[in-house]
Amino acid sequence: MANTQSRKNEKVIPISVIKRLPIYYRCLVNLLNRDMERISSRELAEKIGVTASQIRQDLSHFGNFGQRGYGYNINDLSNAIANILGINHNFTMVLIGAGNLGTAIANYPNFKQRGFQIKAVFDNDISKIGMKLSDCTIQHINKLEDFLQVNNIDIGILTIPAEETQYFCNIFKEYGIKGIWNFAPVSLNTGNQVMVENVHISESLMTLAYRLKEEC
Amino acid sequence: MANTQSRKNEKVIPISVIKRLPIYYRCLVNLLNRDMERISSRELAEKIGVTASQIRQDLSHFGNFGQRGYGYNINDLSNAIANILGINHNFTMVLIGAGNLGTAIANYPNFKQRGFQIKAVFDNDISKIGMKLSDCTIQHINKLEDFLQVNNIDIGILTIPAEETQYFCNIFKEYGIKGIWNFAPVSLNTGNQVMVENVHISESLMTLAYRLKEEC
DNA sequence: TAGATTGTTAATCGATTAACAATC
DNA sequence: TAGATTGTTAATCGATTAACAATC
Repeated sequence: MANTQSRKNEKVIPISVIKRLPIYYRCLVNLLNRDMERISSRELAEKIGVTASQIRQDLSHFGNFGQRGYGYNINDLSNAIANILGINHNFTMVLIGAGNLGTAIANYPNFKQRGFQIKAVFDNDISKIGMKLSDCTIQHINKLEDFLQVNNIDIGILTIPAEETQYFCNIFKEYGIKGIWNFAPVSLNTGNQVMVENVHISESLMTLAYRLKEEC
Repeated sequence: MANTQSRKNEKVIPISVIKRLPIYYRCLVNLLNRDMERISSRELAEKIGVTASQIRQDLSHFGNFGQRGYGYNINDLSNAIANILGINHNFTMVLIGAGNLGTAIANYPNFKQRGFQIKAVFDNDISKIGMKLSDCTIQHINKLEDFLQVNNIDIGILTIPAEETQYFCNIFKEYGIKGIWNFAPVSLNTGNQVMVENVHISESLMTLAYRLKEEC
């Protein structure tokens, strides 16, 4: 009973909490870049637009990172959150679809430095084969299975049309890929063996449209 | 009191409900394309991965779209949801940033046919000025204010580096733009006069990383 | 009519906020 | 020490699920 409060072991963390951690993290990194050292939950909450209570409650799921009367050391807290999230953990990825969206993702500057490495890029467009994208040479999609056979890949990124996603989803599952980062507007059926994280751009626009409808 | 149940007037609709409507809509359009006519809340729920209760509860915020003993007419319901969301309402948009992400968005096939029209594209890269993107000729960013002065624009799309977003956010506000669709990893400060819808790609990847950490 | 399925109310569950003792 | 701020518990709020009368 003594120090129960410092270990929330076993308890499943709500996904709503997890989704706020990257927001805290981004803000803390910003502050760090401006050479700030400490921040209270109240100040951080104000910057982000949540309540101080929520920040303290969220962090308490993982441990005690603050100091009463002082607040949080920004460097320590950002490192702690990075560890919780698995940033710097080194994930290997393959990208399927070297279109504009795939290119944008492959060139996103922060991913590589945070341990997300794209190991190979595939496309079905013959005219793109052999071209460079980020550090990779674009390969024909029919080389994918050979590649997965001999390389240990954690995450598959899908930036292809909706119709083709389920096919690659199945291949990913077959070769033991653990997570799919899906940009196509479909609900993938993975049988829960593979984690799917969706970025549904068009759903986001529709949500905005709803909120604007009265005014436009 | 008589027919109160058919009008949930005045009551604010939770955003969690709104965010599910595009998912229902996409599924219904798929079914429609496969020439299906009717569906029950139970069947729809199964396809999407929610409870039938939730679908009925969600829809009840907006009216009675089903028929007891029958279910929902797919065509009617998808049209109803489109109306609720404001799809086909015709929104005018400007795109700031003609990089890979901006290009991907401008070329997204479904937006135009659903009433989201990009009226102009701006970039600060001289080498891109004059090139075509979708239906637009890319203009230099210093033409933006003149353009907004004489054109009625509903939505500003930001696909530019984080540092520059607040500047354009302010310009948008000044010229009466109602909504910002922001792809940069920042929290924009709009003073709540302008609706902001964020697509935070890197936060999505971090959330996936967390869920994979134990397994990888 | 009998069976099916809605729309809605009530019950449950979970997430957020408030409050405060602990303590730096 | 006195002031500040955490970590945590309890209270509130909101969202989801279950249940069922209404009715097609």
